[in-house]
Amino acid sequence: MAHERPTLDTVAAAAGVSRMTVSNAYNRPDQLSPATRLRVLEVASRVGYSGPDPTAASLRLRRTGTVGVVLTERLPYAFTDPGLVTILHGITSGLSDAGSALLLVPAGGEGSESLVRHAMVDALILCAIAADDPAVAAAVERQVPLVTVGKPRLPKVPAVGVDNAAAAASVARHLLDLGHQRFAVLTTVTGHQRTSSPSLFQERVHGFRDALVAAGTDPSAIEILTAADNSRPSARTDVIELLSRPRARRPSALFAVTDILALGVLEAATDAGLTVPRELSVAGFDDIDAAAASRPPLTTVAHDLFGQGRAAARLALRQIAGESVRAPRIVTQLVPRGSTARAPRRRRPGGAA
Amino acid sequence: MAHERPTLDTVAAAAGVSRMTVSNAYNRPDQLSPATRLRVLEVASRVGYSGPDPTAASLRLRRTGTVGVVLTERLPYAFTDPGLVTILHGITSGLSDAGSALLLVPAGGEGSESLVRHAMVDALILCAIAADDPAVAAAVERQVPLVTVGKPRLPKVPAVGVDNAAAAASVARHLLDLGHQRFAVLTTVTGHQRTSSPSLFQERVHGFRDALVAAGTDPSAIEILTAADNSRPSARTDVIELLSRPRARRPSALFAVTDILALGVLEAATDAGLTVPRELSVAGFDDIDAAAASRPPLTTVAHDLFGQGRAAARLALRQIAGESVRAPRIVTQLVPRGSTARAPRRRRPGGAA
DNA sequence: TAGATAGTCTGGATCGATACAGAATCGCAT
DNA sequence: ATGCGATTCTGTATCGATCCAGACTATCTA
Repeated sequence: MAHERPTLDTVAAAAGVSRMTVSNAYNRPDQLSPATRLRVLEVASRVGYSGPDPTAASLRLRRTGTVGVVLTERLPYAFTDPGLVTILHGITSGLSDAGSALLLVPAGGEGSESLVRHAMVDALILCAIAADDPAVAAAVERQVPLVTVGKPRLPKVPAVGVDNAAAAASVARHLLDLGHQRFAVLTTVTGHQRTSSPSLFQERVHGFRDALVAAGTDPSAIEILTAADNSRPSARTDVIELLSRPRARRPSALFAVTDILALGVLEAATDAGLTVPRELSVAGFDDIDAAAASRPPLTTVAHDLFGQGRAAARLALRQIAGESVRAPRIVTQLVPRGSTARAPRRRRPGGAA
Repeated sequence: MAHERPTLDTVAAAAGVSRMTVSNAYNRPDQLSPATRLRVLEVASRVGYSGPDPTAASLRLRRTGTVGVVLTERLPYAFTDPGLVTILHGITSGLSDAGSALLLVPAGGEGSESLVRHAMVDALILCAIAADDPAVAAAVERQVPLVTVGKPRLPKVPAVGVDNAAAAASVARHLLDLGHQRFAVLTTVTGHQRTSSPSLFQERVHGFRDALVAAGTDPSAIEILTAADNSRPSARTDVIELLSRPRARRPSALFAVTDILALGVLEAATDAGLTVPRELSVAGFDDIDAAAASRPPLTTVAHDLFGQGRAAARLALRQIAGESVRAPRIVTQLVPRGSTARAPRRRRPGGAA
């Protein structure tokens, strides 16, 4: 009897008060006299009681005080992606204002479904998950407030994320304003998304192309290349042929769907003996740290990942509070830098091909 | 009645089975006939029941399946420190093997104590927390399995972390072996640790100095400088005076307690017109990515942060399983690179000063 | 001195699920 | 038909804390 885990009852009995008084001693000091409180706490520590059990309290209160973040793939992977870490940073920041804790839930693995189902949370934030990941279905079934960041887009679920197509269109307009007429787009496959819905890269490609075409560009003047993966070497080897062509058969502007790829293109341009931006304008997407430091500094699209994380957290908290929410508009910002410039004068004006 | 949140009971009544059978339908499919199971699940979805409540289950089972990580300062800060992210990465990796989730608990703020107290976890990992942080006391009082990473060191609590003094001593021996006789140490203040116990930087300084003195070096031949913060610019401005002295009054080897500082020293050496390592040997600590990429590549001490995270996770899991554990030995490894070399020949052999 | 008013404290009901032991059912060989 | 084991299902007790509504004391006011 002495060696059983002490509970409120144990303490109450030992202190000669009711269970509720012990509870109040911990959670509502104003509800009992300081003398009683002191005595209760003293007895508690004497019998080895270490305070109210959080799980039991959560059950009764019907809230956990934590928000779950479901992350792409196996959780460890997330930490190798600086973008995701930044988003996480933002979420954390948004939650800690409200005193909520954050539960990391890995998706994509074997038991990911089960983990989502068993997570003790008041809300879930789905972060860059493939739409067909079983974790998504599990999350929806939980009937808990939901927010998505990036992918997936779910009906009736507020989503935080940039309008990739619109942002890419702004790049297109920037290049058109500079007088460019022949374009290339460098994209890549999304490593860990086997979803059927268009990837964010595809959204960028289409947004870019559609804006050009809408402005009267001949579709045949837009070449689309796909790198093997989102890395500088892949980009470099992938565009070298394109850049080695004679000037008349070569695009004067290239849009890469990520800064990583764009940096690879800069290297390839050097290989091909082209000076950027005089002979080739290059634009990227993401505005990673390296973009501002490259030579020449990269024109790109900035989108505030930290802010997106914060926004997601706030959406979750407001839903928990029972308020109705709408997804905020995340602004993207074209950042013109030295890698784009006026198109070189064409020998003969006129359409391409 | 129809619009109340459905529970196991609701479903059981609607399906005409017992509560336990519904529970089994979700958790132990082998305990009931497929037909019954199907019917139960069908009824469940009809009445809008979304599966067993994780909190209630945890209360009954007396385990949460999650491990808490208490992080230094306000949680958001943690994500700006690449070292911490790496440790987190390791912890995550260790936990996800066992299918455990990870709860991030911010320490250092207002309600940090309360968050630690209310965290629904089976174990806590204290990660780089100041010993006098109230969160530490709260964690100890919870009587839950504990592991610490780095600071603090708690009695009877397994700690993961490197032996900073021993590692620094290995740097000292390396420099002694190269024939150096006059040394400088560049340290800095620990930004967010107002604890009274020696910081890990202090441990490194003392370990380095003690090893030198034990080998017969005159204490007056060891100069200790303190940079304003752990950044390259601070280091650079802080050592420039030292490096500008005439050769006879200048140390031939410098040990910086972090790679960041060491990289700043390399810059300062360039400013002062010194070539490293011919005129000055420089050693750092941590083996961050930039250390191998610097010119010359930095001699430093590698300690596997990812591995430390994994080890901490495993210690936590094993304690939860009821096994007794002892803290593992984390090995540090001196990584000699190009920034250290034999001491320049002295004009006159003899003591310094 | 009676009545109002804070300030303390209490007991039972409740949150939702799971463990356990035993009861009912079924199939199959004798 | 009977016995026996395997399978499937049920009822009760339990996890530990909090809510609720009211009761009991002092203290203060009229």
